[in-house]
Amino acid sequence: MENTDVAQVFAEVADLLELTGGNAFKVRAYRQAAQLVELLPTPVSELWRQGKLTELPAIGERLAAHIEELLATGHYREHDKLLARVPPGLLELLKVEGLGPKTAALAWKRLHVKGLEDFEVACRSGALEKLPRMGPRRVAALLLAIERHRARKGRVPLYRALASAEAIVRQLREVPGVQAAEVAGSIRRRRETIGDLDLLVASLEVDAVIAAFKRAPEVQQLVASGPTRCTARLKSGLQADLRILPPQSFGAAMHYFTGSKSHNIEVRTRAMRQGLKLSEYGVFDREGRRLGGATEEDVFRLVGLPWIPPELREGAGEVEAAAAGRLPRLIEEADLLGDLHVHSEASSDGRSSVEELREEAGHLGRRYLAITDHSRSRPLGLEAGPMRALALEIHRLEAQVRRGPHLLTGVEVDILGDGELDLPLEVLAELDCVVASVHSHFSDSPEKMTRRIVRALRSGVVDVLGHPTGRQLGIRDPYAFDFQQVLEVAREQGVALEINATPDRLDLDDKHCRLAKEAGVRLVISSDAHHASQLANLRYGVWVARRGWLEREDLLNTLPLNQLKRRLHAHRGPPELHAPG
DNA sequence: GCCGTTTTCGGCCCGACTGTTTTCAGTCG
Repeated sequence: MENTDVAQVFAEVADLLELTGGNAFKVRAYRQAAQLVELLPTPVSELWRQGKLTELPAIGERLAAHIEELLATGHYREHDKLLARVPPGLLELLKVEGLGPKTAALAWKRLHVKGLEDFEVACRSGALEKLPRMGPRRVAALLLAIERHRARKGRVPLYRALASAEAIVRQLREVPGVQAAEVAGSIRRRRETIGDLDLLVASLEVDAVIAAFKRAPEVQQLVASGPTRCTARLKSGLQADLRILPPQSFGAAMHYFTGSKSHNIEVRTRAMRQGLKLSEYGVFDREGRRLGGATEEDVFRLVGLPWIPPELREGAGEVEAAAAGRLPRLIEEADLLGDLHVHSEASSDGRSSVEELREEAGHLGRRYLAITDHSRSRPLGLEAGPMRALALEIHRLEAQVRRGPHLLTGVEVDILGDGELDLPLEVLAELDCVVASVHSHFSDSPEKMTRRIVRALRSGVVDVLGHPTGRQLGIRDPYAFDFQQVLEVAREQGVALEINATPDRLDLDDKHCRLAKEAGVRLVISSDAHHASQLANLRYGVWVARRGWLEREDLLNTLPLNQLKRRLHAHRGPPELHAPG
């Protein structure tokens, strides 16, 4: 049982408690525990073995006992009892926007609604409308929300949401009287997928701002509007929340609306203990006197903390680390000196020439670039002969043209079904950078997948494990394997794990990055570009790395070229593949 | 359910908006 499974059970218990009218604070306790476990970098099973579960904030004796029962048997009694009381279909109702536990429970008790279909019937028949505090407008809104819930493909990848959020913000900055306009919310925290847009404006001219928002080409229609905020549905199907605040509150509002929710609760609780009140309007003392809030730095300073980068604000230990002066110095894009996974038109699907790639990488300030085309198992992938010829060509270019980033020879070699590599070891050993990736048999059993990867890592010629979990956002789930074991072997073999920065891969993800760091495994951030224009994608990988608490020292492609080359070759084995001296 | 610089009992973050009401409950972030 993984952390996400435990988190899911706790979140479901929270929902079930709400539906059955359970204690609201108990509900919150379960929610907090679910969130904590979800974000935990260490497996709960390990903490349980060490007897450290109750050392976690939000986990007391009882929740620890529940976790123990879950780990031992896969379920626990309180959860089962609740499930027996509540029709399972009711849980889906809670995912409909504007439909909460009270309304769902009301429909269940009074109209015997057992799921979304029942609920829709109750809406259309007029039965729901007759219940207390219900009315025609509310029912109409719920019907619309049900439609959207069904149509919604879920969250969108960060890069899509970011583009429209930035476009809207640019337009709002042009409105007279607007002193600042920024993107907040999960986009600012650089979460990999986004559910809605949070936009903030500092201005006293509320009407003008809302009018401009309404006119933005991305906006389809306003769905709610008040004196400080309004909500719109965008043409992309996403929802955007716009808040307008006086400039003196802008910093406090940025902090508040950047979240995450659990981060906010931690900071606010901390403020409260110090006799302060923190809201989106500012920081206030007991008498209600304003102490600050124009900038985010104000807010953090007044509660005795250094400024915390948004990517860390997940309530996953960052407040504690900040208080102790132990915040990481997060990796920045400028720290990356090169790109170690790039495809050229020499094989398969690459569409730019080596020269074009080199030129664009130069514009982006990279100092080195590994050309890592596909091996023979991929359609149009290279056999040993052409692979050697490409390496020679790269050496020739490197010697001939001194301008631009240094070119490294390389390959993205397939890890075959049995864990063999797709080219002879002696060919691979001649190359500067060997990225090994799984491209087939994704549905192997976890045991077999683990054996495949481990065998490849032990070949002695692999430098980097490419897109280690194989996921594609919204398309393909990660394949199942024993990540901890792969980490151990990677450390033992000196193999780095890749953060593939292709915006709908982002593989490794932030949590796996943190695990790798803790296991002492180095990482690389690579674009996996198939066209020169995609070399800029590295920034998406940087954001993942930052969310994974990574620092410059945790990555290999922050090293200068000579150190990188030494590092790539130092771990190569077995010894017979090394030339003596 | 958790937790302790007021507490082992009695608190638990705070505010906005909507649709229903005629003062507020439900939902959201």
